[in-house]
Amino acid sequence: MDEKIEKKYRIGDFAEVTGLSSPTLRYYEKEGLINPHRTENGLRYYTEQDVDWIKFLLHLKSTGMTIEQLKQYVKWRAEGDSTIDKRVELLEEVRSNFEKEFENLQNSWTILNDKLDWYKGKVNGHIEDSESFAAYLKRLNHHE
Amino acid sequence: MDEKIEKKYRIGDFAEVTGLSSPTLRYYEKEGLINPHRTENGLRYYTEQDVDWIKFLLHLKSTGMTIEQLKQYVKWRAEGDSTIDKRVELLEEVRSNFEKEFENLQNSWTILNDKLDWYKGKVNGHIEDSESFAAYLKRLNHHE
DNA sequence: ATTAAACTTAAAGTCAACTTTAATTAATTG
DNA sequence: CAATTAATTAAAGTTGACTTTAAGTTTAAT
Repeated sequence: MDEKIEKKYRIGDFAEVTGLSSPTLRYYEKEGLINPHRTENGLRYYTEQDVDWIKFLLHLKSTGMTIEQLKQYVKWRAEGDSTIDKRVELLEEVRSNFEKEFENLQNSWTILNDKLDWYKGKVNGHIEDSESFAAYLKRLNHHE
Repeated sequence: MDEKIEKKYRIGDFAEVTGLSSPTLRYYEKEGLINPHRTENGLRYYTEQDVDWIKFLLHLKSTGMTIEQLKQYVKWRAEGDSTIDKRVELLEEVRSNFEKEFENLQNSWTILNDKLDWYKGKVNGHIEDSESFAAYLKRLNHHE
């Protein structure tokens, strides 16, 4: 009987591979976002699956999911395949919100670049001293 | 002597055009981010320039600038043209951080989409029940 | 076998960015 | 001109997402 030996991480090592701190991992556990195993003496340990989950969770967090939403997602996941629709619906909502926000971000990035170009135009004389940034934006047709 | 009559906004109207709340505007003022005028009776009023400034400030905030950084920016702006270099440097740093974060966001968005595709593949049978999401990502060459 | 490093817990503390409260005054509307 | 609506202030409260503290236990290294 050969057992597949899976790597086990204690909290400090797991913190290192995930980029989170040990207290954050304990906090996530308290919130129900992750459920590490325990040694017979009560020490946590994490597996490769836990690594995959935390990586995915961090992507979800980046796209704007809150701890509360993640909690709900985990709860549904634990309930099994009957909740796939709900999970998909939640992720689709997150995606939709993210896409709106993403467009705003692109716009803000454009305006930031415009401002830098404007400053540089002022300094090197390619933009008239009298032209306000608002007027400059209007000229470029970059609104809002 | 014809005077150009500029539109004046009281705080409630200004809140409406900027999308901020009145308390937030007072908070920004306390932090030194905006300096409205006052009527003889002490009521704040804001001008079109203030609208432009708040719109720009909100873009800066979107790209990740904190209130503290905005404070610094405003302080430099008040000091005049001699601080243009510093302001440009600050904005360039903000842009650079934003660009890094933006790449992460794009990646997270990809992974979120992959997850939704994976769920849908599971449900409609295009993806084998046995294929984990991690394996699916590996197959797509979408890593991290 | 000792000691240092890493772990355990529950509870309190921090931080940024607002938001709410309370008591008062100004402006607008019927 | 009374009543409603909108403004004023300072100070306290809220929220989400952690972080720190304190007091003890387990593991690893010499």
